[in-house]
Parts: sequence; C-alpha cells; structure tokens
Amino acid sequence: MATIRDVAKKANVHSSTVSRVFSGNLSISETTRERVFAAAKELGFWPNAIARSLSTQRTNTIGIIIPYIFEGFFNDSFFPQLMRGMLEASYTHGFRLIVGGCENYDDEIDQIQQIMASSQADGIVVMSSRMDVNTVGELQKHNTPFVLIGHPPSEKYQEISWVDADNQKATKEALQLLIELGHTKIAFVGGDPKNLTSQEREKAYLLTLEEAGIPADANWIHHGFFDETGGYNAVERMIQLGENMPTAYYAANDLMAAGIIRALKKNNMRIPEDVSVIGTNNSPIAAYCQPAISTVSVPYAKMAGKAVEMLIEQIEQGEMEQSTFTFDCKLVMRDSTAKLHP
Amino acid sequence: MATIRDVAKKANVHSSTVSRVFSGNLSISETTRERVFAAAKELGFWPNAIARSLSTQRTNTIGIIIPYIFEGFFNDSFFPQLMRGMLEASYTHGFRLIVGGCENYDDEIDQIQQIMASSQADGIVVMSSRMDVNTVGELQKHNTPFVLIGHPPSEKYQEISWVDADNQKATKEALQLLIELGHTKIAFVGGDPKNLTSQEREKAYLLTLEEAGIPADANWIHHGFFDETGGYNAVERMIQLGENMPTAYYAANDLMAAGIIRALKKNNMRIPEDVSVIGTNNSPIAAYCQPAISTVSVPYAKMAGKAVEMLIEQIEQGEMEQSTFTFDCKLVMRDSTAKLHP
DNA sequence: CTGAAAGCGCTTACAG
DNA sequence: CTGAAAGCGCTTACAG
Repeated sequence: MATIRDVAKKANVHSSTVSRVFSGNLSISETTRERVFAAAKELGFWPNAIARSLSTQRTNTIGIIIPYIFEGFFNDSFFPQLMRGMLEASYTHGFRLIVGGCENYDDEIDQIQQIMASSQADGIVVMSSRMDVNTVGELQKHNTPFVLIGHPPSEKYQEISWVDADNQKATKEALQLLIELGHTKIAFVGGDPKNLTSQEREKAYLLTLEEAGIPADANWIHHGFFDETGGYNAVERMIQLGENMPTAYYAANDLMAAGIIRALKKNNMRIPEDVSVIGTNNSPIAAYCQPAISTVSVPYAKMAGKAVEMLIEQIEQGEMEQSTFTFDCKLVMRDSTAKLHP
Repeated sequence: MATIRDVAKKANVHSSTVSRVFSGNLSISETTRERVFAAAKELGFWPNAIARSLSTQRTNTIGIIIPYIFEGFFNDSFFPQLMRGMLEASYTHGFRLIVGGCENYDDEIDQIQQIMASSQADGIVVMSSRMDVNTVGELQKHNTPFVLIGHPPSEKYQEISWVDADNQKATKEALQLLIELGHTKIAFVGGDPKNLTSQEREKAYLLTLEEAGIPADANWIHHGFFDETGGYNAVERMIQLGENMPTAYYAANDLMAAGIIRALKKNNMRIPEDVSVIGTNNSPIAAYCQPAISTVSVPYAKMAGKAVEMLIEQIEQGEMEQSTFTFDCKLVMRDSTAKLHP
C-alpha cells in the first residue's frame, strides 16, 4: 500500500502537505491539491485510518457488544431493529460500528472495557439492562462516552444519557385495554426477571391492577425469559389454577405471546373468545400468528438511531451533556383480544 | 490513559519489556512479569489496540458492509442469521466485526474499498450478490483477503473462496415435491432479478420443469424483490390467467410466500386444498403463518460462520488458498402443501 | 500556502 | 531475559 510519503515524493511536495490535502484542510493551493490527488490516484493511495486514529485519538467508530444472546434473540425483531437504527444513524454521520460478542454478562463488561481501553471506538452504545450487572458503573469510572439503550439501573446515575421506550405507559395501556374488555384475571409473562425492562413492565402491571382495584395473584406472574417455550410454559402452569385461571395474558415479547397462543390452542381454548393475549415488539410473527397478535409496538430502530446520534454529539463536543429521550410505544390492535365472555 | 511507558517507569523496566509481557511473549522472567502486571493494574493500563495495529499491520477485525437494504431485510431471518453466525465465529477466534452501511450498490463498493484501503480490517466478508455489481473484481484488484457469501458471479473468478447454499438442489427438491403432489402449473416468485441467488433458483426451477417434461409458461414467473407485497402482487397478476392459473407457488423467501398466502386467501382460494405454497429461509414467520408455510431451510448462520473461519485462516496464513463450501438446505414440510385436487 | 520535526503508542529485529 | 532504537503512517503546532 502506498503511503503519504510515496504520494509526497511523486507530487513533489512534503508529506505534511499530502496529509493536509486528504484531511480537507483548506489552506492548500488549488494547483498542489490537484498534483497531490493525481499522484494519489496513480498510486492507489488511501489514507490509513489506523495511523490517523493513532494521531488524532479519534476512530470515528462506535462500539457495541451484543449482550448475552438468549434463545430467540435473533428471531425477535428487537435485535435486528436496533441494528438497523444504529447502522443508519452511524452511516449518516460517517461513523462505523465495531461489534463484538460476549459469552455471558461478566464477559460483557470485559469486552466493553477492552474495546474502550484499547481505543478501538470513540464511544459505546450499551444495550445491556440487567440489574445485577453493573456495566454502567464500570463505564463511568473510565469516563468513556456512552449512551444507554434503556435507562440506568438506579436513581444514583443521574448524569447518564439514555434513550428508552416508555415501558410503564405502554404496559399500562395494554393492561387498561384488557380491563376495559372486562378482564380481571390477567397474567403477566415477563422475560428474564433480572432484565430491567421486564421488571418495569411487571411493576406497571401490578400498579395498573391496583389502580383499577383488581386484586393481583402471584400465580398469574411467570418469567418466560423472552422465548417461545417460556410463554407456552406459563399457560401450562396457569391452566391448572382452575377457577382462578387467567382470561387474559400480557407478554413482554411476541415470541412468548406466540407460545401462549400455542399452549392455549393445545388446551382447546379459543382466542380471543375465551382468552385474550397481548404481546410486545410488533415482530413480524405477531402479524402472521393465528390469530394475529395484538401487540405493543416499540420503536427500537428510532431509539437506537437516537442513541447513536446522542453519542456522536458527545464524542464531537468532547462534553458529556446529559440528556435523555423517551419514546412512546403504540398499541397495535389485531385479533387476539376481545371482550370477556361471561 | 496510561501508556506502556508509564507502566515501564513504574515497574522499573524498559517499555519494550512491558510490550513483551502484554503480547504474551514467553521470554520474560516470572518476577518482572509480575512487576509489570502489578504496575499495569495500578495504572489501569490496557494496550492500545490502534497503536498495536499500526505496528503489526493487523487489526483482528473483519469488515462487513450491509448491502443496500431492501424492504424486509431486517424482517426476514436472512440478515439476523448471517449476523449471528459471523458474530459467533469471530468472537470465538478473537476477532471483532466492523460494520458499515451503504446507500446503494455503487456505494457498497466504495465502502468496502475504504474499509480495506484504510486498513481498518484484515479482511472482509462480502454478502452482495448482484450480478451487475462487480464487487468481486474490485476486491481482487487490491489483493484484499475476502470470502464471499454466495458464489462468484461468473466462471472467470476461479480463485475466489466462497460459501454458499446449494440453491439449485434445494429449489429442485422443492419443485420435485410439488410435481409429485400432482402440480404442473407451478409459479416461481423470485427476488430481485439481478440477485444471483434468485437467478440460480429461477434457473433450477426451469430446469426441473423441463426435466419433468412439464411445459413452462413465462406468465408463471414473477419477481417480487423479496418483500411481502411482491408475493401478493404475484398472485394478483396470476389469478387473471384463468384456466392457466398456477396451482402451486415456489417463493424465494418466506416473506413473499406470506404475501402469496394473503393474496390467495383474499381471493377465496384454500391453502393447501386449492393451491400449494413453498417458501424459503425458514423464517420465524413461516412457522406462524396460517397455514404454516412449508419452506426451504437455509443454514445462513453456519454459512456465515464458515465464511468468517475461512477468512481468518486466510488472514493468519497470509496465503489465499482458495476453497469453497456448499451447504445443503433442508425442506421443512408444514401445512401449505398438499396433493393437487383434480 | 508549505516544510521540517516531533509525536501518537505500540512492536520487533538487533545486541548483549 | 532485557534494553535501546527504529519504524508503523499519519497529524499538527511551529516557522517561514
């Protein structure tokens, strides 16, 4: 590969001049600029981004670590939509994404630290949101620019920038809808109980029942870890409650909602005549499931795009002005919900 | 950030010694190694990957450019599964992925060249497979290590490494199944006609009909560009063929198969009683569609993982031993296919 | 507008 | 086993 010096020699200028030409520096005469470009073209020269990064201490790269991958992580629309949002926004701003995997939650912190400590990225978008993993605290220690997708695990992180969906509100709306339809025995099928989003939805679930004066029952809560079988198992368990069996289910993703529907059908329950189901994420499967699943649409791509934009601003300002964005979700009504038949 | 020199000073050794310790060099006495690690820990030192890359001319990073994104790119399982395979394989081998977007097919080549010319990656996995875009030729010019997902666009690229599914065989099997079920009027709904995979499937479609002595009809071929509406439109068009209307459809992805089913239902055709449908990719939606779609399962994650492994081998050997891998697909029979009712 | 030089933070042949 | 030095390919204050 040709270097800046090869070009300099050929164009009869100093290498610093070549550098200036390629960094878009204005104080270059038109004639030398042309000579340099001509020489570069002839040699097939393109500036080495690594060398530039070492010099400027900037990579124009954003790091992400794909968190510990649960069953169905790549089946749900959660990950692909986040990816799309980040890709689009970073592309638009001339950034690339550097993405690493990890084996488990501890490893996630390691990987993030590595990527930052080794200066491979100018900042990082963090998607983890498990309460027991203090990624955020670690990141803060190293004054790494970062933005959370999801909000910080506790109040003590006031200065952190994040984007999130309004999960509380969305869950509340879903629950209220079910209540309006006459349901009072409503199940909550959450994901990983350590997942912050899942916890929030559970909290909103309990709160909404309470506000409506509907007694809650611990038997109506199941943690399905975001996979299809989790939803299926929830029903298998709750169907044994006899009289006390739920007549409606709210699930924290559509995969679990699909599992719920599969189990209900297997037990000869009709949806929505006997039981109503609401899922979350508006995944492709929700539209195709039979019956089509009513679901909470979460604007993941938009959230992720916003996170990237906030991060880039942080990086370019050198400042960490804290800011947060909350996105509204939207209830998408389809065929899995109906008035409770008395 | 602490540098190797800070650590050296603190540990009372030369910086080259610190470097050796962190590069896992064996010829280091146990006592100095310990001193160095202690000093590093105290200073929170982690080697700067950018500087190392500049020195070693290796980044341990693999580049990918997300090709021009068609509608549904992130809905189908194609992209997420490729991503999963690449992520897992690169993680296992201590590599990361650097991923960029692009605006269109020309831009794709630009982006790939940029990533390589600027030395941000040691090699690249190329997913584009449009006949009219000569990514491959460009890449070869720059003797960049790369592996194709999909095979080269023409015979003249003998020395290129690639992985691919056996699309011909898979399509043939799907078609033969339909023929065995008594169908003779079989439609082919392809993706982008410039997409190589789509072309291959179309070729296999025609060939299989011919071998079975079944006359083909140009009206039975439609290019749906891999999206749901494309499938829907195929039916809307073909349903006007009257007598000559197809009794079976093979679609190059499940999204289009779902569109086909939607259109058939709208036109009061029963599936599979009146019309059979086979999709491709075994996407999540295929299982949930009503009826559940019989589909060709393509091992994208495995293919992508293999591509990454081949690429890493190329990178580490410094050699470009050409090799190719073809993966078998699997017909997943569900409820959208049945014997033709006379 | 352009050149000469120092520096970004590592690695690695060369000595010893 | 360890040190001293050159080099990877850029950028950027400092002069002029």
